[in-house]
Amino acid sequence: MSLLDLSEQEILRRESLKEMQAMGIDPYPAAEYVVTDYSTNIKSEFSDDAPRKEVSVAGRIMSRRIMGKASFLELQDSKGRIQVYISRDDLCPDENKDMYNVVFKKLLDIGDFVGINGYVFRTQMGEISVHAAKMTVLGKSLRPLPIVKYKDGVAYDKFEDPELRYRQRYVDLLVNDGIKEKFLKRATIIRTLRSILDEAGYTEVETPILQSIAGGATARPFITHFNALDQDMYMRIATELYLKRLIVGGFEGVYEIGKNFRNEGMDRTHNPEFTCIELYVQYKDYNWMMNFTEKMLERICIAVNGKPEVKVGDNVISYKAPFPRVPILDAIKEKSGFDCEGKSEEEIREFCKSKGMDVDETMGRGKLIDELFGEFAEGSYIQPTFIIDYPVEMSPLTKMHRSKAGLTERFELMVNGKELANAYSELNDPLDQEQRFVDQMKLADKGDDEAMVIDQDFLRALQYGMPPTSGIGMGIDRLVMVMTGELAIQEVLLFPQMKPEKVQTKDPVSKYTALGIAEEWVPVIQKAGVLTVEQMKEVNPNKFQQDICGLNKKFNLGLSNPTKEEVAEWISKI
RNA sequence: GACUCAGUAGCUCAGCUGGUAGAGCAACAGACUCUUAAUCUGUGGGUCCAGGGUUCGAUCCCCUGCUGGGUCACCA
Repeated sequence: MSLLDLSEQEILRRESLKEMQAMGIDPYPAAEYVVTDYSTNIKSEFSDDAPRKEVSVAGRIMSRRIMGKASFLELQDSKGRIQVYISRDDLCPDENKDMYNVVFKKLLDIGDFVGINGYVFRTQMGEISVHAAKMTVLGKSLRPLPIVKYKDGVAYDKFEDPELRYRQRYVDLLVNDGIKEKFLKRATIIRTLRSILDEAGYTEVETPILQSIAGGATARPFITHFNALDQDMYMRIATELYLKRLIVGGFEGVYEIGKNFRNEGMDRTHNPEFTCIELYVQYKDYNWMMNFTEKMLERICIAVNGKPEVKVGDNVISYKAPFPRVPILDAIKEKSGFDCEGKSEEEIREFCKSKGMDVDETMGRGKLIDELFGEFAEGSYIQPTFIIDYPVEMSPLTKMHRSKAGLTERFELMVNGKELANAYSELNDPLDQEQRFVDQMKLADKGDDEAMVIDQDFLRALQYGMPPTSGIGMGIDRLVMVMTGELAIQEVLLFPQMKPEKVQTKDPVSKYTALGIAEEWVPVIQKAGVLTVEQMKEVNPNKFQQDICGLNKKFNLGLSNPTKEEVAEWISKI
């Protein structure tokens, strides 16, 4: 990288780095730096009456207030910030004041890592601080950090451009208050979930992500290629079919927490890769699963928020069990006034059309009912609600209802107007399952590109016999959203999917030297905006010559300027 | 994918009917021994997203593209 590619501030930081090295200070030392205390415990354990406490802390310099021979800096460690007081003569008790005057005041910058040895005290303004006796450079930062300041809860110069925040999450985590806490909460949610399932005696397992049949859900998969077999593979869209194979294999209960991949859109509630938990337990049914789920969510909410409620947008959501159970056809009837019970596919389609909904001939009865629910009911279930007893057409892996014809033992859990979980009494009749797959194929032939394909090995497993089983799948990212009150999935994913950053292509140096251009002029030419020799054809030779000579002068490069004739000759050779 | 809004200094943002740009913070030089959005004085810093077009002249107007936000569609 040429100096010309860097901003003024980046060049200065690199010069400071070199100067430090010239003074014998390693800006990136290898040795362990022993930390005795964190910002948080220093403040919580401080007592004005106690004897002086010596501490060793380390972190990033996040602000500096320099006043001649004394300075304050804010050090940010993994838990928070602590103020450090540096007095020149305490840091440098002998004649040589370089550590303060040169290293600290000139060569260190906001964003650099330092270790501080000293004692804890309270300043005249009342802030608990560390009085520095020794400072160790632990890491130099070469890029200036956005400076976000807070006073009385108001943020100044916020770093809030979503593109920059998501692409450079490390910066977001560093400078914005509360971001790291959000991800600590996410970790708490997953940890609590895992302990609940482990305590219940279920086994955490891992199943293939690369699959030759992407089954277990209706979604478009990502396709990838396996070179050794010269065969396309799919990224999984669900873990369901593999986990049920394990129930066939005799586990009491199995669960997997992992990523699924769906080749669909991206928006505030969808990311192409997202984390799911799926759980399958033998000898249970969907009623048991509802009871288990509502207790689990109540416990998770308390673990994260200290109480079974959380504010999401304008709503306060209560996870206090039990949650209401509403049959889907009742929900549609209540919200739309239309009773699907006993109606034919054609009658339902006509009703949808009369309401101006975008439906077509490829949609079967199940899909139409699903559309009706989405149109009229889904958004209105803010408080956790189990929507139960879905039509068989939209539930190819679900056991038929024990008493209601045409319906299945399935529930979806709605929270804040969105689906959070989906669960069934699992279909374990292998012949019925085969027929359901065949029906799905018919839907696929009709044009439904999300209908399921037949997984023969899964059918073979069912034919060996699967005990009655209840299973559930839950989106962890959405769970985190409704447990922390976030409205965008990007806010609960550390690295949400973004389009790749565009990199400008530059020609290699050799293509320029082939025209008789000296190597040291190449970065200058590229700085002038001519990134490829091809682009040089387009330029006005006189203006171009002035531009690059101007850059030579401006950046003090000390190169000998080419004449107009020489520049014209370069261009003529292209 | 459609519509819509936006892209200006490292960050947050101004910029008048079109005359090649400003502020605060950050940076640099200096003053200051308990400050805390430190303050004070001075200085430097820009491909105004990119490429075309209109014009004597474009950050500004028009077209195309790129990137992002919002809304809708798709997607349980």
